[in-house]
Amino acid sequence: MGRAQDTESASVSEFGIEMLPRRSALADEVHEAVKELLMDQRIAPGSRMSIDGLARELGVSPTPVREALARLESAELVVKEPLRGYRAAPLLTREQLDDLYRFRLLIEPWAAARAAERITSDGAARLRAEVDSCDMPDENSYAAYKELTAHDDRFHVLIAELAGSAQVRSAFERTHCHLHIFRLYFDRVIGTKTLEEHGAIAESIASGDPGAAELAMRTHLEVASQQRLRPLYDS
Amino acid sequence: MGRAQDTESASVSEFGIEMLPRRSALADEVHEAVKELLMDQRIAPGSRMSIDGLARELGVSPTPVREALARLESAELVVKEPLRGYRAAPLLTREQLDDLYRFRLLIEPWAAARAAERITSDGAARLRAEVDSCDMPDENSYAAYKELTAHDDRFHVLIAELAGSAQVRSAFERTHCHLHIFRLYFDRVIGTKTLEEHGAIAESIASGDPGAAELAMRTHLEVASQQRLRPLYDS
DNA sequence: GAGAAATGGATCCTATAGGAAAGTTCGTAT
DNA sequence: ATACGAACTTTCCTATAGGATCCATTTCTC
Repeated sequence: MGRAQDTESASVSEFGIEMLPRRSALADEVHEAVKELLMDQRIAPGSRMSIDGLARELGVSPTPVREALARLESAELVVKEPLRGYRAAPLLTREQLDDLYRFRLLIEPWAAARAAERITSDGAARLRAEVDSCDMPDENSYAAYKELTAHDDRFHVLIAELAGSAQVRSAFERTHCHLHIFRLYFDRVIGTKTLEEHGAIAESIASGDPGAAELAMRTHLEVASQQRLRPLYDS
Repeated sequence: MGRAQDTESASVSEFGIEMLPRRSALADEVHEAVKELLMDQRIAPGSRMSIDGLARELGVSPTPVREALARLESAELVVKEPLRGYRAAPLLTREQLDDLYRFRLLIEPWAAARAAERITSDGAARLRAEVDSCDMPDENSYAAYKELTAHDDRFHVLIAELAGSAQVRSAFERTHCHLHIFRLYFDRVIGTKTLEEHGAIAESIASGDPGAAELAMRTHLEVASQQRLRPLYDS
């Protein structure tokens, strides 16, 4: 039971490089690949997704595809019609988008305030690093927009993590809000203003001011939902 | 590409009744069966769950078991160790239980207030029906306790539903709080006091008083976490 | 010509078989 | 007696085959 013998075991972690050769990558890789396909709308919202077809296209057997689809169905990214196959989840309606931001307004300002209360020097450093990691690219390419979305996602997840509540973090992650928003608005939405607001939120948290952090986050979400996202819905 | 023709889904919701007779029961049945096994601790927390073993025990092939396990892993009820199999999720630590109730205190009082704002005669009737459906059984059997847990779950889900936010409802359901609490405390926890509090919450919502509903829900959760659940942790 | 029934194709669902990796056990050398 | 090494067993992971169901097209009848 107790393996206390010191047998060097230097060959395992000789290099810090992750040497995981291929640990059950397939099902997880399929999961990520399909999620990417959904995000890029290479699979149109509402369209059918054939298990066999996906398996052929990805070059794997249907079994891992089935497993990945089951997980995506659990995350409400695909819908299962029991004897008729899977379909990509439709785009969010305007009511659902409002509901999503109402939920974010419920948990994220709270998370920002708690993060400010619990802030450490390490946490502040991580926050500033994330803010600085994303310099506004002048090119308005698809890839740049996608990278900005990924940064926005990491930023909000990091705040939920710094709030010290795994439940809040999980609840936020399970909304998959960035995926839904990205699917809704193919064109550029996140821009300089968003990055400036991120900086303000980060500084409020880093300075340990819960009230300012909560307000900054609330303002950020309200601006995003009412000024940036909703107008695009009607166009 | 352009799927402009969508003449379907017109006769789907003609009747609100779900007309799904028995569609693809197996994978879903396995999912429910394993969840039940987890809840009753017939599978001990942290113990290994063999795909093949479960398949033999349930009399099905490993494929639907694999699918069910993938969904349960997505719900964080089991953990997957990539080339070593699945394990039942361990019991909640005291910190995790505190975190769970902190999250419930964040969303459920809000949901109670919104439910009170939006209450209709139909909603009030459903609320009262749920409260009245569960008369306190004098017998302290395992089955009776389980029924009380199920009632408590339905009651809180109903309030989240009446709040009109699918996000909040999903977030609540995905905590699987009743399953975790049931696994933690095999002995009786829910009793007469809980049912009385449910009645007070229901009346506050039914009478359309958001402030009273929010306070009643907050009190209910605080009493449950600090007076009923936490003391049992140390014993 | 229009509607309904039957047939063909495609898809999903379940079961079984084979290959690979990890854990375990036993034997042997020090 | 202990530690190391090799073979075995168990388990998971992937692939393929067969049975059942649903959708679409065609054909027959009124």
